[in-house]
Amino acid sequence: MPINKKINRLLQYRSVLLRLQDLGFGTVFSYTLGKEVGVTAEQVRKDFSKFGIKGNKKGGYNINELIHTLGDIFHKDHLHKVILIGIGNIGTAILNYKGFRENMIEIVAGFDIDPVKYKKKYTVPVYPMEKIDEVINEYGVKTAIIAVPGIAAQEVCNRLTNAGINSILNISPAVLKVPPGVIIQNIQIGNALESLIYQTINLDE
Amino acid sequence: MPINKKINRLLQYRSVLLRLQDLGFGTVFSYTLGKEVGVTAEQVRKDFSKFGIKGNKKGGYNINELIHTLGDIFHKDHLHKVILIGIGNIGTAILNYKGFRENMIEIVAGFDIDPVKYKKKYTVPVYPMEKIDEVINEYGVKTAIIAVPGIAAQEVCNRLTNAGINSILNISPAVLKVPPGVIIQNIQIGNALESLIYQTINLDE
DNA sequence: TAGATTGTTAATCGATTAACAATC
DNA sequence: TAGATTGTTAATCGATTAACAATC
Repeated sequence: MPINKKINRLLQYRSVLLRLQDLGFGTVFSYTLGKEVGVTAEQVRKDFSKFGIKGNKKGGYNINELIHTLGDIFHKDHLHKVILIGIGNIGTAILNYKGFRENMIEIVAGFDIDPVKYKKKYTVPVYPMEKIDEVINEYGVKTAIIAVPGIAAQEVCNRLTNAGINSILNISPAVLKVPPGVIIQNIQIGNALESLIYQTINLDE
Repeated sequence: MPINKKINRLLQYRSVLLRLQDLGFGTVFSYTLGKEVGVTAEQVRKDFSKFGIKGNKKGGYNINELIHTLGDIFHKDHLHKVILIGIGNIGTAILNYKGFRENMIEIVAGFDIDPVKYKKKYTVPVYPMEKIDEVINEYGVKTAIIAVPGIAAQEVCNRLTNAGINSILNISPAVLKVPPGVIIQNIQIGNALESLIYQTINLDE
């Protein structure tokens, strides 16, 4: 149930490594990698150790190998198909985000209740809600992003889980109830901002 | 450095309590509140205990009192002023989000490099980047939201910290470096989605 | 009263950090 | 070689869970 911090760190290592690779570096030390991500070198080595990732004593880690191994762990050998419900401002931002494809994630379709959206030109087709089941079956989609207003989120969520979706990224402010077995991850900007403001006020802690 | 889970839970309790209050409930048990938020009753009581919040043996917690106490903890007696940099799709979604005002957060101004945005009618004025320092000083703003593309985020971040901002909500995909003392909270949708997909693939764990 | 619920102390669990041997 | 870095084991820390007395 607790969102796996280790997984998040590994993903961050990977994204830093891709940047370092781009810059032409061949190897990296745990210390450097940790500094980039904001964790200690021990943390980096420990994380790698858990996944059987080996470096070279004194020589650090080979960046190409490391990216390859992390790619295996995250199954970056094929595209992961995702659907997006709600093509409002946030939904559109997500549709336009280039970073997904680079990381082997593909949004295969968008859905919205507003017919205007079906005609507009997006990078992927946008359909009415009624077509959700069809698309899920056709593409074998397992993961969905909910970007509708809070008030509509639970209904959309039910529809998705009924259609066989087993993991949901919820970007609406609603707290969603899902059947057992369905994984849900919430991104609540309002909550994050309130938490940040609290920390700002109580800087001493 | 680790984002305070306890604070996040307290904020979630508060939001559930506001809903329950709206529905006309007068009291709530730790068990009920926990269920709504997805934690155990013990967790709820422990969290409350840490902040000196008292309930009634057998009678549960008085919702009005609880909301009031949580309001004190989070300083909900006055508006918290925030600025928003980047009025693209995500930025516009944030500008339009009604939930901030309800929770005593006010976005006092937006900023963008695109002059078209200055003329458009938003709920708050949108200015060129050059006006950031002026607005920060005028309103005494301490917290900023960065919603610009990843490539521009670090530069914006530097500008903000130089201008005296001490906490940043970063919604860009960039990993930002900030001077010591500045609190940064990242919301990375791409990362969250990758993490979710990993969990979906490895459902056994 | 009996049963239900709170509030707190103790036990457990997991994650992070420290220490250090291995070795390139 | 000496110094630097990895990889792992042990120690610490903090958060969660369990247990249970208090009591309404």
